[in-house]
Amino acid sequence: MQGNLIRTAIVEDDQEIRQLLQLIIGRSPGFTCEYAFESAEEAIRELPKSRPDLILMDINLPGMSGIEATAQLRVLLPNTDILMLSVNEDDDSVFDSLCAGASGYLLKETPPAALLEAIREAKSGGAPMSAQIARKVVRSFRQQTKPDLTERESEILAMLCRGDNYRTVADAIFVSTNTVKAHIKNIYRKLEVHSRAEAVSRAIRNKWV
Amino acid sequence: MQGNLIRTAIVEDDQEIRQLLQLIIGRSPGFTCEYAFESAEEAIRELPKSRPDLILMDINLPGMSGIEATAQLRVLLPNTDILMLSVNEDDDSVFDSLCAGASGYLLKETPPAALLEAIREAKSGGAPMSAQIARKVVRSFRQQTKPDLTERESEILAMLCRGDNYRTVADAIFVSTNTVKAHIKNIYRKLEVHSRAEAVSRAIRNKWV
DNA sequence: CGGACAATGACCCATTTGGGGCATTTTTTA
DNA sequence: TAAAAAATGCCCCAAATGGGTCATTGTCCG
Repeated sequence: MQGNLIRTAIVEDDQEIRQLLQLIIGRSPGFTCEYAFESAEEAIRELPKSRPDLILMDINLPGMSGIEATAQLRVLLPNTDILMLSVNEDDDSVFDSLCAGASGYLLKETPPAALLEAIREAKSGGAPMSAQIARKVVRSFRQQTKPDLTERESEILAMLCRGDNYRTVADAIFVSTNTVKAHIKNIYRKLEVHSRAEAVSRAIRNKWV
Repeated sequence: MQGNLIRTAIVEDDQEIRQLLQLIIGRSPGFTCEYAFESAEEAIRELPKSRPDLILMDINLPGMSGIEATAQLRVLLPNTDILMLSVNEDDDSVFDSLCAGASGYLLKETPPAALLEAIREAKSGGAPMSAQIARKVVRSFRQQTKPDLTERESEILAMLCRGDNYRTVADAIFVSTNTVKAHIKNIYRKLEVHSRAEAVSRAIRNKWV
Protein backbone atom coordinates (compact mmCIF):
# COMPACT_ATOMS: atom_id res chain seq x y z
CA MET A 1 0.00 0.00 0.00
CA GLN A 2 1.60 3.22 -1.11
CA GLY A 3 0.30 6.09 1.01
CA ASN A 4 -3.40 5.64 1.48
CA LEU A 5 -4.04 4.09 -1.88
CA ILE A 6 -5.64 0.67 -1.65
CA ARG A 7 -4.91 -1.46 -4.69
CA THR A 8 -7.65 -4.02 -5.21
CA ALA A 9 -8.34 -6.95 -7.50
CA ILE A 10 -11.56 -8.73 -8.37
CA VAL A 11 -12.23 -12.38 -9.07
CA GLU A 12 -15.79 -12.80 -10.29
CA ASP A 13 -17.14 -14.83 -13.18
CA ASP A 14 -20.22 -12.70 -13.90
CA GLN A 15 -19.01 -10.07 -16.32
CA GLU A 16 -21.65 -7.53 -15.40
CA ILE A 17 -20.96 -7.66 -11.68
CA ARG A 18 -17.22 -7.74 -12.28
CA GLN A 19 -17.24 -4.63 -14.39
CA LEU A 20 -19.66 -2.86 -12.08
CA LEU A 21 -17.46 -3.49 -9.06
CA GLN A 22 -14.37 -2.48 -10.95
CA LEU A 23 -16.06 0.75 -11.96
CA ILE A 24 -17.26 1.57 -8.46
CA ILE A 25 -13.94 0.91 -6.83
CA GLY A 26 -11.77 2.21 -9.63
CA ARG A 27 -13.26 5.66 -9.67
CA SER A 28 -13.34 6.11 -5.91
CA PRO A 29 -10.58 8.30 -4.52
CA GLY A 30 -8.06 6.28 -2.59
CA PHE A 31 -8.78 3.05 -4.45
CA THR A 32 -7.58 1.43 -7.62
CA CYS A 33 -8.90 -1.69 -9.24
CA GLU A 34 -6.70 -2.59 -12.14
CA TYR A 35 -7.03 -6.35 -11.93
CA ALA A 36 -10.18 -8.26 -12.64
CA PHE A 37 -10.36 -11.98 -13.41
CA GLU A 38 -13.17 -14.30 -14.29
CA SER A 39 -11.70 -17.45 -12.85
CA ALA A 40 -9.74 -18.57 -9.80
CA GLU A 41 -7.14 -20.25 -11.97
CA GLU A 42 -6.45 -17.04 -13.87
CA ALA A 43 -6.24 -15.04 -10.65
CA ILE A 44 -3.79 -17.46 -9.08
CA ARG A 45 -1.65 -17.29 -12.20
CA GLU A 46 -1.61 -13.51 -12.51
CA LEU A 47 -2.03 -12.02 -9.04
CA PRO A 48 1.34 -12.97 -7.58
CA LYS A 49 2.88 -10.59 -10.14
CA SER A 50 0.71 -7.62 -9.23
CA ARG A 51 0.43 -8.24 -5.49
CA PRO A 52 -2.67 -6.17 -4.73
CA ASP A 53 -3.57 -5.03 -1.22
CA LEU A 54 -6.95 -6.68 -1.24
CA ILE A 55 -8.88 -9.15 -3.34
CA LEU A 56 -12.64 -9.35 -3.73
CA MET A 57 -13.31 -13.02 -4.34
CA ASP A 58 -16.57 -14.50 -5.51
CA ILE A 59 -17.42 -17.60 -3.51
CA ASN A 60 -19.19 -19.44 -6.32
CA LEU A 61 -16.82 -19.62 -9.21
CA PRO A 62 -16.96 -22.19 -11.98
CA GLY A 63 -13.98 -24.53 -11.83
CA MET A 64 -11.91 -23.90 -8.73
CA SER A 65 -14.12 -22.42 -6.03
CA GLY A 66 -13.42 -19.11 -4.40
CA ILE A 67 -12.75 -20.93 -1.14
CA GLU A 68 -10.04 -23.11 -2.63
CA ALA A 69 -8.60 -20.07 -4.40
CA THR A 70 -8.54 -18.20 -1.10
CA ALA A 71 -6.63 -21.00 0.55
CA GLN A 72 -4.03 -20.95 -2.19
CA LEU A 73 -3.73 -17.19 -2.48
CA ARG A 74 -3.23 -16.84 1.25
CA VAL A 75 0.01 -18.73 0.85
CA LEU A 76 1.10 -16.89 -2.30
CA LEU A 77 0.16 -13.44 -1.00
CA PRO A 78 0.42 -13.39 2.77
CA ASN A 79 0.03 -9.61 2.98
CA THR A 80 -3.06 -9.45 0.81
CA ASP A 81 -6.47 -9.44 2.43
CA ILE A 82 -9.27 -11.35 0.82
CA LEU A 83 -12.94 -10.42 1.11
CA MET A 84 -15.49 -12.90 -0.11
CA LEU A 85 -18.44 -11.95 -2.28
CA SER A 86 -21.60 -13.91 -1.67
CA VAL A 87 -25.17 -13.66 -2.87
CA ASN A 88 -26.85 -15.16 0.13
CA GLU A 89 -26.25 -14.21 3.69
CA ASP A 90 -26.20 -17.38 5.67
CA ASP A 91 -24.21 -19.61 3.41
CA ASP A 92 -22.11 -22.25 5.09
CA SER A 93 -19.48 -21.51 2.51
CA VAL A 94 -18.97 -18.09 4.04
CA PHE A 95 -17.92 -19.83 7.18
CA ASP A 96 -15.63 -22.13 5.22
CA SER A 97 -14.10 -19.11 3.53
CA LEU A 98 -13.05 -17.68 6.86
CA CYS A 99 -11.43 -21.01 7.66
CA ALA A 100 -9.61 -20.86 4.35
CA GLY A 101 -8.19 -17.48 5.24
CA ALA A 102 -10.63 -14.78 4.16
CA SER A 103 -10.71 -11.65 6.27
CA GLY A 104 -14.42 -11.10 5.94
CA TYR A 105 -17.12 -11.06 3.37
CA LEU A 106 -19.81 -8.93 1.83
CA LEU A 107 -22.98 -9.38 -0.13
CA LYS A 108 -22.96 -8.63 -3.81
CA GLU A 109 -25.79 -6.16 -3.43
CA THR A 110 -23.85 -4.14 -0.87
CA PRO A 111 -24.26 -0.44 -1.75
CA PRO A 112 -21.08 1.26 -3.03
CA ALA A 113 -20.45 3.34 0.09
CA ALA A 114 -20.66 0.31 2.37
CA LEU A 115 -18.49 -1.67 -0.03
CA LEU A 116 -15.69 0.87 0.15
CA GLU A 117 -16.09 1.10 3.90
CA ALA A 118 -15.75 -2.68 4.21
CA ILE A 119 -12.56 -2.62 2.17
CA ARG A 120 -11.15 0.12 4.38
CA GLU A 121 -12.17 -1.82 7.47
CA ALA A 122 -10.46 -4.94 6.19
CA LYS A 123 -7.23 -3.13 5.40
CA SER A 124 -7.20 -1.44 8.79
CA GLY A 125 -7.18 -4.82 10.48
CA GLY A 126 -10.89 -5.45 10.76
CA ALA A 127 -13.08 -8.29 9.63
CA PRO A 128 -16.23 -7.00 7.94
CA MET A 129 -19.06 -9.47 8.13
CA SER A 130 -22.72 -9.58 8.95
CA ALA A 131 -23.96 -9.89 12.49
CA GLN A 132 -25.27 -13.39 11.77
CA ILE A 133 -21.96 -14.71 10.54
CA ALA A 134 -20.07 -12.96 13.29
CA ARG A 135 -22.22 -14.68 15.84
CA LYS A 136 -21.80 -18.02 14.18
CA VAL A 137 -18.06 -17.58 14.23
CA VAL A 138 -18.08 -16.57 17.86
CA ARG A 139 -20.38 -19.41 18.75
CA SER A 140 -18.08 -21.99 17.27
CA PHE A 141 -15.52 -20.67 19.69
CA ARG A 142 -17.37 -21.71 22.71
CA GLN A 143 -15.96 -24.53 24.67
CA GLN A 144 -18.41 -27.21 25.61
CA THR A 145 -19.06 -27.83 29.26
CA LYS A 146 -16.41 -30.30 30.18
CA PRO A 147 -17.06 -33.41 32.21
CA ASP A 148 -16.25 -33.29 35.89
CA LEU A 149 -12.56 -33.99 35.75
CA THR A 150 -10.50 -33.37 38.86
CA GLU A 151 -7.58 -30.97 38.80
CA ARG A 152 -5.15 -33.81 38.39
CA GLU A 153 -7.15 -35.39 35.64
CA SER A 154 -7.41 -32.15 33.69
CA GLU A 155 -3.69 -31.64 34.08
CA ILE A 156 -2.93 -35.09 32.77
CA LEU A 157 -5.42 -34.80 29.92
CA ALA A 158 -3.62 -31.67 28.78
CA MET A 159 -0.34 -33.53 28.80
CA LEU A 160 -1.80 -36.37 26.77
CA CYS A 161 -2.80 -33.77 24.20
CA ARG A 162 0.83 -32.74 23.99
CA GLY A 163 1.71 -36.30 23.14
CA ASP A 164 3.21 -37.25 26.49
CA ASN A 165 3.29 -40.92 27.43
CA TYR A 166 2.99 -42.58 30.87
CA ARG A 167 6.63 -42.15 31.67
CA THR A 168 6.81 -38.46 30.67
CA VAL A 169 3.65 -37.54 32.52
CA ALA A 170 4.80 -39.40 35.61
CA ASP A 171 8.14 -37.62 35.64
CA ALA A 172 6.54 -34.24 35.12
CA ILE A 173 4.17 -34.48 38.07
CA PHE A 174 6.43 -36.58 40.32
CA VAL A 175 4.26 -39.66 40.70
CA SER A 176 4.62 -43.24 39.53
CA THR A 177 3.53 -44.42 36.12
CA ASN A 178 1.00 -46.60 37.87
CA THR A 179 -0.67 -43.53 39.29
CA VAL A 180 -0.73 -41.91 35.90
CA LYS A 181 -2.34 -45.05 34.55
CA ALA A 182 -4.94 -44.92 37.28
CA HIS A 183 -5.77 -41.31 36.51
CA ILE A 184 -5.97 -41.97 32.80
CA LYS A 185 -8.30 -44.87 33.42
CA ASN A 186 -10.58 -42.51 35.33
CA ILE A 187 -10.36 -39.92 32.56
CA TYR A 188 -11.38 -42.50 29.99
CA ARG A 189 -14.31 -43.58 32.13
CA LYS A 190 -15.53 -40.01 32.57
CA LEU A 191 -15.10 -39.10 28.90
CA GLU A 192 -16.53 -42.45 27.85
CA VAL A 193 -13.63 -43.17 25.54
CA HIS A 194 -11.32 -46.15 25.22
CA SER A 195 -8.14 -44.81 23.71
CA ARG A 196 -5.70 -42.00 23.93
CA ALA A 197 -6.52 -40.78 20.44
CA GLU A 198 -10.20 -40.53 21.30
CA ALA A 199 -9.54 -38.67 24.52
CA VAL A 200 -7.20 -36.21 22.83
CA SER A 201 -9.66 -35.72 20.01
CA ARG A 202 -12.57 -34.96 22.32
CA ALA A 203 -10.50 -32.69 24.51
CA ILE A 204 -9.19 -30.56 21.70
CA ARG A 205 -12.35 -30.43 19.63
CA ASN A 206 -14.34 -29.31 22.65
CA LYS A 207 -11.65 -26.85 23.56
CA TRP A 208 -11.14 -28.31 27.03
CA VAL A 209 -7.45 -27.79 26.52
CA MET B 1 -38.05 -10.81 26.06
CA GLN B 2 -41.55 -9.49 26.29
CA GLY B 3 -42.35 -7.46 23.19
CA ASN B 4 -39.36 -5.36 22.32
CA LEU B 5 -38.29 -4.76 25.89
CA ILE B 6 -34.73 -5.90 26.56
CA ARG B 7 -34.15 -6.76 30.21
CA THR B 8 -30.51 -6.31 31.12
CA ALA B 9 -28.31 -6.92 34.14
CA ILE B 10 -24.92 -5.51 35.06
CA VAL B 11 -22.00 -7.14 36.82
CA GLU B 12 -19.36 -4.52 37.58
CA ASP B 13 -17.37 -3.91 40.74
CA ASP B 14 -16.80 -0.17 40.26
CA GLN B 15 -19.81 1.48 41.83
CA GLU B 16 -19.59 4.62 39.74
CA ILE B 17 -19.51 2.80 36.44
CA ARG B 18 -22.15 0.36 37.54
CA GLN B 19 -24.59 3.07 38.48
CA LEU B 20 -23.82 5.09 35.40
CA LEU B 21 -24.50 2.14 33.12
CA GLN B 22 -27.65 1.28 34.99
CA LEU B 23 -28.85 4.84 34.63
CA ILE B 24 -28.10 5.04 30.92
CA ILE B 25 -29.75 1.76 30.11
CA GLY B 26 -32.58 2.01 32.60
CA ARG B 27 -33.93 5.25 31.28
CA SER B 28 -33.67 4.33 27.63
CA PRO B 29 -36.97 3.36 26.01
CA GLY B 30 -37.07 -0.34 25.25
CA PHE B 31 -34.56 -1.27 27.94
CA THR B 32 -34.70 -2.06 31.61
CA CYS B 33 -31.81 -2.61 33.95
CA GLU B 34 -33.12 -3.73 37.29
CA TYR B 35 -30.24 -5.97 38.25
CA ALA B 36 -26.78 -4.76 39.10
CA PHE B 37 -24.18 -6.75 41.00
CA GLU B 38 -20.70 -5.96 42.17
CA SER B 39 -19.34 -9.49 42.08
CA ALA B 40 -19.52 -12.57 39.90
CA GLU B 41 -20.48 -14.72 42.86
CA GLU B 42 -23.45 -12.52 43.67
CA ALA B 43 -24.56 -12.47 40.04
CA ILE B 44 -24.38 -16.24 39.74
CA ARG B 45 -26.44 -16.58 42.90
CA GLU B 46 -29.13 -14.09 41.95
CA LEU B 47 -29.42 -14.02 38.17
CA PRO B 48 -30.93 -17.47 37.61
CA LYS B 49 -34.00 -16.15 39.42
CA SER B 50 -34.44 -13.06 37.30
CA ARG B 51 -33.30 -14.51 33.98
CA PRO B 52 -32.46 -11.30 32.10
CA ASP B 53 -32.15 -11.12 28.34
CA LEU B 54 -28.62 -9.82 28.41
CA ILE B 55 -25.83 -9.34 30.90
CA LEU B 56 -23.10 -6.71 30.77
CA MET B 57 -20.15 -8.38 32.46
CA ASP B 58 -16.98 -6.65 33.57
CA ILE B 59 -13.96 -8.71 32.59
CA ASN B 60 -11.80 -7.73 35.54
CA LEU B 61 -13.75 -8.51 38.64
CA PRO B 62 -12.22 -9.12 42.06
CA GLY B 63 -12.66 -12.73 43.13
CA MET B 64 -14.14 -14.81 40.34
CA SER B 65 -13.26 -13.25 37.00
CA GLY B 66 -15.84 -12.17 34.49
CA ILE B 67 -14.60 -14.88 32.17
CA GLU B 68 -15.18 -17.66 34.65
CA ALA B 69 -18.55 -16.13 35.53
CA THR B 70 -19.46 -16.09 31.85
CA ALA B 71 -18.63 -19.75 31.51
CA GLN B 72 -20.86 -20.61 34.42
CA LEU B 73 -23.73 -18.32 33.50
CA ARG B 74 -23.84 -19.69 29.99
CA VAL B 75 -24.85 -23.01 31.46
CA LEU B 76 -27.31 -21.55 33.93
CA LEU B 77 -28.90 -19.14 31.46
CA PRO B 78 -28.60 -20.54 27.95
CA ASN B 79 -30.92 -17.93 26.47
CA THR B 80 -29.17 -14.96 27.98
CA ASP B 81 -26.54 -13.14 25.96
CA ILE B 82 -23.46 -11.86 27.69
CA LEU B 83 -21.49 -8.82 26.56
CA MET B 84 -18.13 -8.22 28.14
CA LEU B 85 -17.02 -4.83 29.42
CA SER B 86 -13.35 -4.08 29.03
CA VAL B 87 -11.18 -1.04 29.55
CA ASN B 88 -8.54 -1.80 26.97
CA GLU B 89 -9.14 -2.78 23.43
CA ASP B 90 -6.77 -5.56 22.62
CA ASP B 91 -6.86 -7.57 25.79
CA ASP B 92 -6.26 -11.26 25.41
CA SER B 93 -8.96 -11.78 27.96
CA VAL B 94 -11.51 -10.47 25.50
CA PHE B 95 -10.62 -13.36 23.29
CA ASP B 96 -10.88 -15.78 26.20
CA SER B 97 -14.29 -14.34 27.00
CA LEU B 98 -15.58 -15.27 23.59
CA CYS B 99 -14.29 -18.80 24.18
CA ALA B 100 -16.12 -18.84 27.48
CA GLY B 101 -19.34 -17.99 25.74
CA ALA B 102 -19.66 -14.21 25.52
CA SER B 103 -21.51 -12.88 22.48
CA GLY B 104 -19.31 -9.84 22.08
CA TYR B 105 -17.80 -7.05 24.07
CA LEU B 106 -17.61 -3.32 24.40
CA LEU B 107 -15.32 -0.76 25.91
CA LYS B 108 -16.35 0.96 29.10
CA GLU B 109 -16.03 4.37 27.52
CA THR B 110 -18.45 3.44 24.74
CA PRO B 111 -20.88 6.36 24.28
CA PRO B 112 -24.47 5.68 25.37
CA ALA B 113 -25.93 5.51 21.88
CA ALA B 114 -23.38 2.95 20.72
CA LEU B 115 -23.84 1.00 23.93
CA LEU B 116 -27.55 0.61 23.34
CA GLU B 117 -26.92 -0.22 19.71
CA ALA B 118 -24.48 -2.97 20.72
CA ILE B 119 -27.05 -4.47 23.06
CA ARG B 120 -29.64 -4.44 20.31
CA GLU B 121 -27.17 -6.00 17.92
CA ALA B 122 -26.36 -8.76 20.37
CA LYS B 123 -29.99 -9.58 21.00
CA SER B 124 -30.73 -9.68 17.29
CA GLY B 125 -28.18 -12.38 16.81
CA GLY B 126 -25.06 -10.32 16.22
CA ALA B 127 -21.70 -10.23 17.90
CA PRO B 128 -20.63 -6.66 18.60
CA MET B 129 -16.89 -6.33 18.83
CA SER B 130 -14.11 -4.15 17.56
CA ALA B 131 -12.51 -4.67 14.20
CA GLN B 132 -9.26 -5.76 15.84
CA ILE B 133 -10.86 -8.46 17.92
CA ALA B 134 -13.02 -9.60 15.04
CA ARG B 135 -9.95 -10.06 12.93
CA LYS B 136 -8.17 -11.92 15.67
CA VAL B 137 -11.11 -14.25 16.01
CA VAL B 138 -11.28 -14.84 12.29
CA ARG B 139 -7.55 -15.35 12.08
CA SER B 140 -7.62 -18.08 14.68
CA PHE B 141 -9.98 -19.85 12.35
CA ARG B 142 -7.51 -20.26 9.64
CA GLN B 143 -6.25 -23.71 9.03
CA GLN B 144 -2.51 -23.97 8.73
CA THR B 145 -1.09 -25.20 5.47
CA LYS B 146 -1.04 -28.91 5.98
CA PRO B 147 1.93 -31.08 5.14
CA ASP B 148 1.86 -32.94 1.87
CA LEU B 149 -0.20 -35.93 2.85
CA THR B 150 -1.56 -38.14 0.12
CA GLU B 151 -5.28 -38.78 -0.19
CA ARG B 152 -4.95 -42.08 1.58
CA GLU B 153 -2.89 -40.60 4.34
CA SER B 154 -5.34 -37.76 4.95
CA GLU B 155 -8.15 -40.26 5.02
CA ILE B 156 -6.41 -42.40 7.59
CA LEU B 157 -5.36 -39.41 9.68
CA ALA B 158 -9.00 -38.40 9.91
CA MET B 159 -9.90 -41.87 11.11
CA LEU B 160 -7.20 -41.79 13.74
CA CYS B 161 -8.78 -38.58 14.99
CA ARG B 162 -12.03 -40.49 15.41
CA GLY B 163 -10.20 -42.95 17.64
CA ASP B 164 -10.00 -45.79 15.15
CA ASN B 165 -7.24 -48.37 15.60
CA TYR B 166 -5.31 -50.37 12.99
CA ARG B 167 -7.98 -53.03 12.74
CA THR B 168 -10.90 -50.60 12.38
CA VAL B 169 -9.15 -48.47 9.80
CA ALA B 170 -8.12 -51.52 7.84
CA ASP B 171 -11.66 -52.87 7.76
CA ALA B 172 -13.08 -49.52 6.76
CA ILE B 173 -10.87 -49.04 3.72
CA PHE B 174 -10.56 -52.72 2.79
CA VAL B 175 -6.82 -53.15 3.17
CA SER B 176 -4.68 -55.12 5.59
CA THR B 177 -3.61 -53.79 8.96
CA ASN B 178 -0.06 -53.94 7.67
CA THR B 179 -0.91 -51.44 5.00
CA VAL B 180 -2.54 -49.18 7.52
CA LYS B 181 0.60 -49.42 9.60
CA ALA B 182 2.71 -48.48 6.61
CA HIS B 183 0.56 -45.44 5.89
CA ILE B 184 0.61 -44.34 9.50
CA LYS B 185 4.36 -44.64 9.57
CA ASN B 186 4.50 -42.28 6.61
CA ILE B 187 2.06 -39.89 8.26
CA TYR B 188 4.21 -39.78 11.39
CA ARG B 189 7.29 -39.11 9.33
CA LYS B 190 5.65 -36.26 7.44
CA LEU B 191 4.13 -34.69 10.56
CA GLU B 192 7.33 -35.30 12.49
CA VAL B 193 5.50 -36.97 15.36
CA HIS B 194 6.01 -40.28 17.09
CA SER B 195 2.66 -41.19 18.56
CA ARG B 196 -0.98 -41.32 17.74
CA ALA B 197 -1.87 -38.71 20.35
CA GLU B 198 0.60 -36.27 18.87
CA ALA B 199 -0.66 -36.80 15.36
CA VAL B 200 -4.28 -36.38 16.40
CA SER B 201 -3.41 -33.30 18.40
CA ARG B 202 -1.58 -31.62 15.53
CA ALA B 203 -4.26 -32.53 13.03
CA ILE B 204 -7.14 -31.16 15.05
CA ARG B 205 -5.40 -28.07 16.35
CA ASN B 206 -4.34 -27.08 12.86
CA LYS B 207 -7.80 -27.85 11.55
CA TRP B 208 -6.54 -30.36 9.02
CA VAL B 209 -9.51 -32.50 9.89
C1' DC C 1 -18.18 -40.40 62.89
C1' DG C 2 -18.73 -42.77 58.59
C1' DG C 3 -19.10 -42.80 53.75
C1' DA C 4 -17.66 -40.88 49.39
C1' DC C 5 -14.12 -39.54 46.68
C1' DA C 6 -9.44 -38.15 45.23
C1' DA C 7 -4.75 -39.38 44.90
C1' DT C 8 -1.38 -42.48 45.30
C1' DG C 9 0.56 -47.03 44.03
C1' DA C 10 0.98 -52.06 42.75
C1' DC C 11 0.27 -56.38 39.90
C1' DC C 12 -1.24 -59.05 35.93
C1' DC C 13 -2.10 -59.75 31.12
C1' DA C 14 -3.74 -59.38 26.40
C1' DT C 15 -3.66 -56.15 22.79
C1' DT C 16 -1.92 -52.25 20.37
C1' DT C 17 1.41 -49.45 18.90
C1' DG C 18 5.78 -47.70 16.88
C1' DG C 19 9.83 -48.56 14.34
C1' DG C 20 12.87 -51.21 11.47
C1' DG C 21 13.38 -53.53 7.12
C1' DC C 22 11.83 -55.52 2.60
C1' DA C 23 8.93 -56.50 -1.71
C1' DT C 24 5.31 -56.01 -5.32
C1' DT C 25 2.11 -53.52 -8.07
C1' DT C 26 -0.04 -49.43 -9.72
C1' DT C 27 -0.09 -44.60 -10.65
C1' DT C 28 1.96 -40.32 -11.49
C1' DT C 29 5.26 -37.45 -13.28
C1' DA C 30 9.26 -35.74 -15.39
C1' DT D 1 9.35 -44.27 -21.52
C1' DA D 2 11.94 -44.31 -17.36
C1' DA D 3 12.06 -42.76 -12.75
C1' DA D 4 9.59 -41.48 -8.69
C1' DA D 5 5.93 -41.83 -5.66
C1' DA D 6 1.98 -44.11 -3.76
C1' DA D 7 -0.39 -48.03 -2.22
C1' DT D 8 -0.32 -52.47 -0.94
C1' DG D 9 1.52 -56.15 1.95
C1' DC D 10 4.61 -59.04 5.17
C1' DC D 11 7.99 -60.01 9.08
C1' DC D 12 10.02 -59.08 13.60
C1' DC D 13 10.20 -57.13 18.17
C1' DA D 14 10.40 -53.98 22.04
C1' DA D 15 7.65 -50.71 24.23
C1' DA D 16 3.34 -48.67 25.28
C1' DT D 17 -1.31 -49.04 26.14
C1' DG D 18 -5.94 -50.43 28.11
C1' DG D 19 -8.41 -52.89 31.43
C1' DG D 20 -9.04 -55.53 35.48
C1' DT D 21 -8.42 -55.93 40.58
C1' DC D 22 -6.76 -54.40 45.04
C1' DA D 23 -4.82 -51.41 48.94
C1' DT D 24 -3.50 -47.17 51.53
C1' DT D 25 -3.92 -42.48 52.74
C1' DG D 26 -6.03 -38.12 53.20
C1' DT D 27 -9.88 -34.88 52.76
C1' DC D 28 -14.37 -33.28 52.72
C1' DC D 29 -19.21 -33.33 53.70
C1' DG D 30 -23.49 -34.71 55.81
